[in-house]
Amino acid sequence: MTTIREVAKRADVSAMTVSRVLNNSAHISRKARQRVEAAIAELGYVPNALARSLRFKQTNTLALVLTDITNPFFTTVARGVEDAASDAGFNVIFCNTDESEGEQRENLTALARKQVDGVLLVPARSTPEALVYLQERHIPVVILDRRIEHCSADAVRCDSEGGAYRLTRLLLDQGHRRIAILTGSENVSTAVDRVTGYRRALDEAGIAVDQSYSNYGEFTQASGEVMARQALRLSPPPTALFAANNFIAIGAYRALRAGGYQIPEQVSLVGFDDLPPALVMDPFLTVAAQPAYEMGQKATELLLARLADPAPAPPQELIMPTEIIVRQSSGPPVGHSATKPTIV
Amino acid sequence: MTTIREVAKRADVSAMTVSRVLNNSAHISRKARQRVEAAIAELGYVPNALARSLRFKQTNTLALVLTDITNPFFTTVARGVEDAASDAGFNVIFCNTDESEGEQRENLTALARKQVDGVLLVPARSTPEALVYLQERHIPVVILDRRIEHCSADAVRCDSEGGAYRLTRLLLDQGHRRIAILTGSENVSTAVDRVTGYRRALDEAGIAVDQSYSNYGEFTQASGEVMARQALRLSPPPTALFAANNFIAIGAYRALRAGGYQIPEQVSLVGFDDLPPALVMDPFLTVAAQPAYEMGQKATELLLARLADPAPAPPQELIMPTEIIVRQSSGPPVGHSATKPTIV
DNA sequence: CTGTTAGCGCGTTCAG
DNA sequence: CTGAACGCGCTAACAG
Repeated sequence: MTTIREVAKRADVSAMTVSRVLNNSAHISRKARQRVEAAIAELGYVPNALARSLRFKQTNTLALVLTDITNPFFTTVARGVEDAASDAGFNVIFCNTDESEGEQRENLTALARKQVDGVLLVPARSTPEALVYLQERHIPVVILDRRIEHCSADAVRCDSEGGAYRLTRLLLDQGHRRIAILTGSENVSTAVDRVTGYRRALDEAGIAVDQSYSNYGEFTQASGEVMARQALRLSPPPTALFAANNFIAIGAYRALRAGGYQIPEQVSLVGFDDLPPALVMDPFLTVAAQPAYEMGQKATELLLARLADPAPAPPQELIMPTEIIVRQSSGPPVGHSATKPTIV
Repeated sequence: MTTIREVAKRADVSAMTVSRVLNNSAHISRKARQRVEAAIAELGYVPNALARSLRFKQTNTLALVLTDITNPFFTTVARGVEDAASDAGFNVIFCNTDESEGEQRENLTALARKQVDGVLLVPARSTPEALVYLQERHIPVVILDRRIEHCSADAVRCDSEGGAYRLTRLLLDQGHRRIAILTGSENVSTAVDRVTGYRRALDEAGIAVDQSYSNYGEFTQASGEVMARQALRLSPPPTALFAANNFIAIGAYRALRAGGYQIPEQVSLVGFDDLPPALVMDPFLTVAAQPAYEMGQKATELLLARLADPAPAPPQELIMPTEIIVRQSSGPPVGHSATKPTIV
């Protein structure tokens, strides 16, 4: 490893002069500058950001802690984060927690040690420990995608409740009366909020909420399959399934196909989270789509703004709208013709 | 920020004692250890990894430089990388280059400054500059997915040529004689290698290679659409399209559907790269699938092994096999019944 | 078992 | 315009 002093020796100046050349600070004589630049090139010198960070207490590194980068929603969020960070000269460390509080904790301590300037956190749980941990250590954080209970922090997420409400409303307007929801863990705010929105729509429509139509599981394809099968065994069976995330939707779709159900003729299927257009051959699923890329981008911009101006300011919550995209997987139930749909 | 010295003061010992407690080095008296641990807990002390890294010249951080995390192939690779790194106590910084040499260079210099311990590189081009840059600075690197010309380095990739050969062979065995390939940029080794394999299969079958059946473009959905349209306008038109990556396959599929072609009755479509099962509702596309997760994992293990034992050793190339998965998108061309397929 | 000294690479402060 | 000294937080080496 070549250090600033070696460059200095080679250019026959002091280390300080080299430093000044590197940072364009103060005035340097033409000759000195040229010699320094030559030495840097010859030695392939690269300044050590560790030493720099140690002095300035700034690493120009952010962290993105999410549950699973493999979920295309988070992949897209990640891309938004990386682009925004990159534009500002920051790098991003990313960590998967797989919804595990243990992994989340391990990741956060490692990140704290590494002195990341800020954290974008998709909390594994809606409990506040993770957030508290970061706040106690004065590490700026933006909560992404999910809510945390009883606490205030900068946050960027979608209106899960509203999106679920509108999606349910769409089904109701098409004539469905028995709608089952397949959602994630009760510990995850998006899973819960989507049920809340779904129930509000049912309430408004004067439909008694049947608890057995609310299925809690995991945000995975396998869980979606299981929950769909369970829901279809109920009597009377639902005429529509509401999958609370993309993986669940795909699992439910598989279960429906395996069970020989026609979609949407026999059972309608709607989902939360769209799949990116580049990834899907036939857009088919009716969904509430979240602006994943923008969420990552905005969250990062918010975080960077906090770093730039650490003056205490009230926490900011950015709640982004979902977009209802109607496709072929939903339609009126057997024997019903759709009522005029509400604008969604 | 609380430092080791503050902990020391509070525990009424020296900084060194605190350090020893933290690292379980040497023997510490019960009392001292307890006081130190109490002080650490009270202060919420977190050791500064920057300072540690500055001394040890090791950051426990790797970098993953790829073209686009949004491509599910790379997403899966990334997950494999992160899992393997995480198991070994490493974090990973990820960077997108979008196939741009400029972005790639910027990323690499930033990473060099940050003293990452190693880099997993999906080179934007098959030219060696990026690799040379890293090697000159003695930064261990594993080349992922793509080849770089005229140089030797640790590498993990798939047998693109062989996979393409077998996929083409499959089409030939089904009776196709006019097969067009839609591939990426000529600067990208995987794009080229897949054409090579395709041509080898044609050669072996005694079919004259028609240059106009080889289309170079980009590894994007849009480019796939354009190339498919072009290919279908040829006369005589191909009876099968070979998409050299997943995005191209989806673009080609769209073009075929838009053009009213039946798949596979009128035109067969095969692709390179499978989509992860959790992301696809109806697996339909016949593909050469690469073990993306394992590639990321193995590459990371190889990199970590180099870090653990820096003794110079001959570069190691891990060429992983592709798996041909036959689905409904391919079949014999009109008027042909398939010949007995070769084992693939 | 514990403390002191010194230095990792860099940049600010203060003299030349 | 340039250089010397100091310290960011941590720990190896060497006392005690």
